[in-house]
Amino acid sequence: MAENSNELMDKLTALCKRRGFIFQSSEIYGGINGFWDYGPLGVELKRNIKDAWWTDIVRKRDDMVGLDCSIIMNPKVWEASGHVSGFADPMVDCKQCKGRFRADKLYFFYLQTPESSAKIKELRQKVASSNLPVLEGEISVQVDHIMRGGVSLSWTIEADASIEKLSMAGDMIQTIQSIAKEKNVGDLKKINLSELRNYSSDYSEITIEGKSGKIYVITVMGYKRAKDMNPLVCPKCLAQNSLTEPRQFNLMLETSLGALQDSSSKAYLRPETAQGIFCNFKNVLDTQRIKLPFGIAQVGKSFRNEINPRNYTFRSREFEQMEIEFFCHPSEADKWYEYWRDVRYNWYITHGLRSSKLRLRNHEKDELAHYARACADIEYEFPFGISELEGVANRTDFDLSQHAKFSGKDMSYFDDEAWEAEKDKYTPDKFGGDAKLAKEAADKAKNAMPFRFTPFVIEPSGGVDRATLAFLCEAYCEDTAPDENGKPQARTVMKFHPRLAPIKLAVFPLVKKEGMPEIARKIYDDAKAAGLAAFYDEKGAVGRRYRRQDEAGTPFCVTVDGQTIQDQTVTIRDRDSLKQERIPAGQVVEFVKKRIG
RNA sequence: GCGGGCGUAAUUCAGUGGUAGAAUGCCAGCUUCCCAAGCUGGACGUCGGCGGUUCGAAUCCGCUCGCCCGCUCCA
Repeated sequence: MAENSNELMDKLTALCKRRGFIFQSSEIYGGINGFWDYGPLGVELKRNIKDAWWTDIVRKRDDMVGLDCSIIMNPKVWEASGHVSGFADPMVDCKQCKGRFRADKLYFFYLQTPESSAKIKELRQKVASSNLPVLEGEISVQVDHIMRGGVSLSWTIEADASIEKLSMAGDMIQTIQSIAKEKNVGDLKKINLSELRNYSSDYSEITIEGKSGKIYVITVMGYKRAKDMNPLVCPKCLAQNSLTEPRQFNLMLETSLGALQDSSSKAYLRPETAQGIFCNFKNVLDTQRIKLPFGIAQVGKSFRNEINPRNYTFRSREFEQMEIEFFCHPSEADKWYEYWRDVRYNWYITHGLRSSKLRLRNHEKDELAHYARACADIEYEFPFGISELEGVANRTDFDLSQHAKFSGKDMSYFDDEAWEAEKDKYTPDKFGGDAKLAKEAADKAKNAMPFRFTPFVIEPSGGVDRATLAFLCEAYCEDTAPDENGKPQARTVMKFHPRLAPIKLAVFPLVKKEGMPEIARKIYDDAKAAGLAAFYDEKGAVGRRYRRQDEAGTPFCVTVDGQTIQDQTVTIRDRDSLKQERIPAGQVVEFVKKRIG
């Protein structure tokens, strides 16, 4: 599987280079890590994906509008969004094994008897006095979940203040159980680690009562707490006290504005297009006569200073996003979240990603970012692994509230219609004829739910380059087609959905004589005039020309032959089935247009 | 960021100190009435880059850049 996958990626990258889909950026200078260029075929494919998205998301709907924001924004935007402070990963290195870990995803587990080390007692006291939650009760270890969450676990058993056994996450269940047996703890109840993780960023403990009545405590500590423990164990190599202090890696790409480069000139290349949308929420609302629920769509470049770009174009430092921010009433957010998740998932299937390779993964509660109430990833099974194409999140009113707070501008929405329907409840006669009282009550009601509120946001955020790569992977196909002697020969074909294919139509004269080139040329010109991406080729054997188009993923090839001269019909060949059908030359453009959607 | 592998024509690769190679592709022409491997001819390489060793480096050494794999990472 792994070997085949690599082989497939190698073949695909070679084809992309050879046929002009994707080139390495600055190739003649040795390239640059994390940046890629799209060649003539690649740019058509990518543009078709963006156009299909824009058409389906904006043009065909009446609850969506578009936007195109600047890449560089006032740096305060990124303070409000949390990217300047939060878009950074504290990393811890192990001096022993050179392993690198995210400090905020490291957890240290200690099993202790209540009378064990003073340090833990001290910590527990601190926790008690600081009102931090102390978790007690059910314990279950869901190893799959831990691994998928990318959490590194260090399982340290501390009994009588001396280390007896260490183990990694994969062995945790067995370890806990064997230790429990050894220590005569008896049957361990289940530890629910998804619950644990909510607490373990700081400190939590679970109490287990053994058969003998002896009490054992499992302590879970995040790095911040655990760093004072002795020993502190590397989760990978289990070396003691070998971890460095955390270092910050900020993923924001910086630049500077103006001639002088000092701290006041610092600016950032946006890491997502979303913030431009939030900043323009009021502008759109005030100028478009649009009402909730509605969404704003944007396609554009974003930049992240990835520590380690990998997997061809999948994780690039410069990439393009297709983002929607859909604003709705908080009470309807759940409904719209599910709606968009399904719409976006199905969009990929409609455009040719097989559902067997596409999956929708709902995030566990503990996996959610602090601002999100729900999140689902639309994932594709790439040859190098299952990875995210698009994320759909319910971001609540977090973003608008943040910008309201940081900018001092009102970001609330007033529902005129709802108020119109309700305002009769606040007429003076409802308040014993007291107009003043009625107005006060009306003003109070008006400026609160359900009439005035900060909208919730549903964000479907997709990667254009990731989608392009997925469509490329999905399209790549090796099958067999008969040669001129009817013998099956290997054929490489890119089976793009016709709507996405870079070239829609190729036109050939069967032979380069007897007036065929002229007729073919005319069909080609008509196709170009009609806006179809078409290609004309009269050189060499027709079979070779078909095969070339197969590699480019052209869905239809029209051939002018001897019969055309008699009755003005041509053959049109289907890329996937290789079947040909005769149609009048004048209907070629219409035929293709009908099939590319 | 660590470890491993690799970098020679557009692509896939051979070439282990002595004149830069093959196949495919590409171009021109011929042939060809329908699916690449028929014929003839042709173009194409600062051997990733820089430095060192050597009479001489694609080949050995150092550094560097890039790609791939594993780990790590992916608010």
